[in-house]
Amino acid sequence: MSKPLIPAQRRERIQEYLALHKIVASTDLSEWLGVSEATIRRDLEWMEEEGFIERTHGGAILSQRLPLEPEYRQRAMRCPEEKRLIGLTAAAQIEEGDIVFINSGSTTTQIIRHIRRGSGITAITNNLYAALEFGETGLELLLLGGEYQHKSNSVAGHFAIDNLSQVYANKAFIGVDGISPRFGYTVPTNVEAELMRMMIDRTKGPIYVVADHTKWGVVSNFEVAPIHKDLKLITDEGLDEHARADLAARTVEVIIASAYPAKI
Amino acid sequence: MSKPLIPAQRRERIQEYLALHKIVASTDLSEWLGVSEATIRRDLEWMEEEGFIERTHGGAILSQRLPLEPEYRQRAMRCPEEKRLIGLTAAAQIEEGDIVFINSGSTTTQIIRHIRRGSGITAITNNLYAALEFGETGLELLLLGGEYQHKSNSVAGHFAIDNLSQVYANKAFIGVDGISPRFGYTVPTNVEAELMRMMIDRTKGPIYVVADHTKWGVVSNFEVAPIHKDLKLITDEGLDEHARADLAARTVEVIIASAYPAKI
DNA sequence: GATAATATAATCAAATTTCGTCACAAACGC
DNA sequence: GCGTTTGTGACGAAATTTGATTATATTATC
Repeated sequence: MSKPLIPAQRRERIQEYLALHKIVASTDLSEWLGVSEATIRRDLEWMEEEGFIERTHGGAILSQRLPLEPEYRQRAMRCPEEKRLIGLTAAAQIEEGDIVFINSGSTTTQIIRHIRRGSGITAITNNLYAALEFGETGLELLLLGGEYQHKSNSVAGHFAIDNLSQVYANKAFIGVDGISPRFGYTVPTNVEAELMRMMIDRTKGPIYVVADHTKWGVVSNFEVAPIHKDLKLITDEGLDEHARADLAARTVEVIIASAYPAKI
Repeated sequence: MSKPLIPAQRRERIQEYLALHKIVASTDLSEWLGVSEATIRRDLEWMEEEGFIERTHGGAILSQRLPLEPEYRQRAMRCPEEKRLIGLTAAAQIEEGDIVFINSGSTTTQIIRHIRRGSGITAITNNLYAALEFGETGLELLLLGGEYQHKSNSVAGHFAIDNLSQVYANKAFIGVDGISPRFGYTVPTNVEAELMRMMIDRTKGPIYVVADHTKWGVVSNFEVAPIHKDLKLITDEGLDEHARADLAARTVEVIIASAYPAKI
């Protein structure tokens, strides 16, 4: 299905995985990445020399002392695989002719990355990664204006609200920082929350909240909306049973991003 | 469908891609950009010498240490040294507390790059490179909204016009593609011309046109404004005598960016 | 501790990628 | 205009990576 990764990409995936799980078995990596264990061993050997990891029998563990990375990179590193899958799953909901709202955040950036090119799709977003991602790909990209937010590489503010007041979409993808039964969907800044509420208001069609399972039970600073059946949730299989039951009780449609080869 | 890119554009695209993805396979780039892998390899080789990337088997990886990157892009440009000087000179006109309009283009990008950080300056621009250039630097950056223009990494269109209609600036820096005594200042697209006219209209203070000497005598597609004494010109010492005389006759203030020994 | 089970190391052939060279085309300078 | 320079693709040779196989080492179980 997917074409083989080049060695550097494979090693990067291994690092991402290790950054999250600390420890990994060679057999699992072999299965997951679709290469032989000999290759995995050579990768691990190479990475050990670089000092990133320490090898053990049957796999490797994360080297304890690793240089602390800047904040933005850290965030992008959290649940990279889950976010990638959620992005893939969300992008699959988009059809030719759609006009979609997408906000900022590492998960929604993954959506943007996976949108099929060359079909008459219009994306409206405050996420500036979109500009990097799209070439001249037959996809129309409308960027909102506003004050530049360095931490999220996005814009927000009055310009954005004003731009939004002139358009409608038929689908929306909303990335949030916290999901709580009691406090609903929350994000760290008010300008972003405002913008998201406006996106939700102006969508005539399905609205998807995207968030990996670690967001459950988290409350950030500003509420975007309560949990409600009009907001479908796309998340990963790590979401626990309590959460699923809670959402089911509120008749919220939950889409689990899987399509994942192995469990690891 | 799309015309082939010139090498510099192609490398730019590769850099943009890498800025986002960190790693890329040669085969993917070859497919994406529609050139042979041999060409991709030569691009990567070239970029490696610039120190921007590191090559690996099957592709390349973004060089981790990017702090020393200010030079990386301008090599791919025409008249890099002239543009850099013009950018430097133009940025020197900006004072604390200023609110400045800046449009898109390689020369204006150089202005953005040279603005002193940390002083209460507000930049309002449709040039998305600004977002890449500014970290959290105490400089307020207002990005205009609009349709994304890939070729110039900028936005234009109704959103931008609408955003502009709500603000004023006290200085403006306008990069153009052609200067002609007869046809005035011209640019390739109408949306950009419209936006620039609006910027000029809404500036209560000096307006600077920035353009290297090769733009003289060039006529692009859409006129922004005629040559006029209200539009000061910042250019390089390569501007020939005829041009200077012509401008002097119209009492246009011309600022020559020189102050530099090397001729490259 | 002995033995079985499993992981690692070493080696080699096959596949892939890169390198070096060439010929050709386009752009440039005069 | 013409010659030069630059960029591009193609081809074979060289180098690297990969997976399979076998031998060796480590861990687990009794």
